[in-house]
Amino acid sequence: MKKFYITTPIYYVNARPHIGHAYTTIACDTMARRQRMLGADTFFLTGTDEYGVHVERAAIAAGRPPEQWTDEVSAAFRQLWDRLGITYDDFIRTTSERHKRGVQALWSKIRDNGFIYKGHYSGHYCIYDELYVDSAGPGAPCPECGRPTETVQEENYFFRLSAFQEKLLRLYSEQPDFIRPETRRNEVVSFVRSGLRDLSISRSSFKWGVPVPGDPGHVVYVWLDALSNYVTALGYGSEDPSRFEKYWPADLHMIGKEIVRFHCVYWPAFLMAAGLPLPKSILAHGWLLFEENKMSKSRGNIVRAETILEVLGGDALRYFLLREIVFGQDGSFSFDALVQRYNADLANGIGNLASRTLTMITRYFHGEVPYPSPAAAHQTADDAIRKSANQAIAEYQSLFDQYQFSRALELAWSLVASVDKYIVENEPWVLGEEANEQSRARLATVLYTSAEALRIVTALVHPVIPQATRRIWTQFGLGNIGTFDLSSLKWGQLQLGTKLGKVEPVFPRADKSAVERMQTMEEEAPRAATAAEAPSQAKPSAGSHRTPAVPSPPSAVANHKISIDDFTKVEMRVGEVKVAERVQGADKLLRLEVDLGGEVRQVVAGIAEAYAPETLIGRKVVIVANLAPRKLRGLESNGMIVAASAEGGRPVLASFLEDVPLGARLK
RNA sequence: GGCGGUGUAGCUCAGGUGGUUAGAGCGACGGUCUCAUAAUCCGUAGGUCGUUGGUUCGAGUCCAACCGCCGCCA
Repeated sequence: MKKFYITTPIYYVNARPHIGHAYTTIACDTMARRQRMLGADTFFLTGTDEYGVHVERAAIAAGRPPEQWTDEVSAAFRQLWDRLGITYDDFIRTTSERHKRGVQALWSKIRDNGFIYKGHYSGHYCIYDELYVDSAGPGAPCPECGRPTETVQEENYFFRLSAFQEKLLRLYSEQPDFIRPETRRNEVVSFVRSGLRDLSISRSSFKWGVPVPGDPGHVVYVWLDALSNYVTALGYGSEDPSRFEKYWPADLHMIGKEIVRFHCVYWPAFLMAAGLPLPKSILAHGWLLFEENKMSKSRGNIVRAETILEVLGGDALRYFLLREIVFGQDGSFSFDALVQRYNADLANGIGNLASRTLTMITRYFHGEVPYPSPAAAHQTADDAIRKSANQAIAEYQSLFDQYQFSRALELAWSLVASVDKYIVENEPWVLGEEANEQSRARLATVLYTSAEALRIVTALVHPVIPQATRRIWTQFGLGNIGTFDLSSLKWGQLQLGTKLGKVEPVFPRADKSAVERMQTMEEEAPRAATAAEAPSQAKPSAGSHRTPAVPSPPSAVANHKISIDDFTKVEMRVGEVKVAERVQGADKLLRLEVDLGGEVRQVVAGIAEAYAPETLIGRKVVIVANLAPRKLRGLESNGMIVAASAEGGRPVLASFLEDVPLGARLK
């Protein structure tokens, strides 16, 4: 039996999951489902990347031990995948014991093979990005974040990456499909050609990581640690390597374009050094942009998958991402486009075709699939449908194998359209009114032909829209679509007399308010506010589908006393304004970047009428640090700046007369 | 700066090796049917194919320069 091992990247737990993560995971899930339907012994891995100084810092900022923080965020990822119906076979956490053992085994193997040595690094280092910066001059800005680097001199372990330059170049040329799409391959090749230097693979400046075997003062560099998950999850380095032996090497590592270098250069080099087989293929997709902009935490334009899930369902999100975006290129997400696709293709397309076809079979043939009458009732239009269906099966397969999801779906939907047209041209409802035998035979043929084409489309697109197709399959009376053998799919398998189930719509049409509902949910779900901008009237609670008809009761009651516990729930910290600028299109808002001592936050505050942005830079302010993020004018505000506001007067920022360290808590 | 990519209808995209009036889907507009989820189906409008110059009998398709956007350069 053919095996198929596919992986997502493991997601970094310094932020909550959003549709960017969902995009990668959905694409993998679709591939995995398809391979299973084709009969491959499939193993689908995802997980979370939990070590590194960023995570340590995020945990400290959240006032929690890193173990607790990573448990929470990792669980959030897992929960989202479960809600989206992701069929992962394993979920690896880099903080797990099995991973640690595997990483250490891999390290030892590479070391024993002579590719690790201890050396010194002196130069410039960005502690925020764990990045060595070689550009000249002390304090040179970090290319990632722009913060000044620190001059360091430290003892590290190094990986002899330079020894693999020729081998890697040979790999890329002998296996042109190793990296896809081609543009990424070109980048990697030119990178490697320009020369490889040895790679520092340990850190001693922080503790949150896998200890280096034999030298616990060092932890394993986060990328060596993270990449290893693809083998440690299979039991590499454990007592039971049977899964490793069965599934390794991976058939496909699916990744985002930002991590191409790690996967296409470092990872194969590590594996070569350890004497392990290399993955067969690495596929990089593009970024999901939100209305033309990169989705990022600091921009505050992140869209959560949950919102779409609640309003339109998981299939809608899956279909949109795979149909709308050319895989490999950047794609744009917007609620308008999502609803448009949903209505045009899902509700009016496959949903309506299923509804009309199955309803007519129910009505005219008492819910039993009629047999296409031979001879007299047979026409060339029927043949045309049969032919295009058979052709679609073959072409769909080939497009999917090339990861051309959008074109594969386009193809499937052109079959839907031609069946709709076929139905209109053959007017089965007219035939149904005529009581003669000839019309009856013709009706049977038309409905069989339509139903059979629908069945084929349903089977083809099941990996993409699993829930709806499962329901259509059931309505067809065909049982469990999950066990259907896709490799056998061909015209004519629909049996005479198949008893239909209850027919009901699978994709109810969405009206225009769906867009608004999703936007509102996104803006309100992460509830947070800046002092001066905080609306005094309570807004409807988030997470609910409907806007409540009755206004919410006033949230504050006069003279209400709170306990000390209530007060300590509010985490106020001292921060320094690093960046202040006006928010375009808003008179009152300023966008601030505030340094809380170890973490820089974006805060949007309604103080533009009271303070000129340039006067705020360098000023110490008080930030409510544990407010849920909130979006204002499309920007995410991660906290609230504390100000006194007299009735009708301008807000006045709280500040200190004495000097205070950044990050100090107010209590 | 070096290397690479990209720019085609309002939107998302097709357009091997240059060859009649540049295509599809969606959206918009008009019409039609009634089995179906105000769905389907038919029709209409919309593009100096980033700009300029060149090669050619002929260029969206080849070449050059320029403009815009993007990626990689540890």
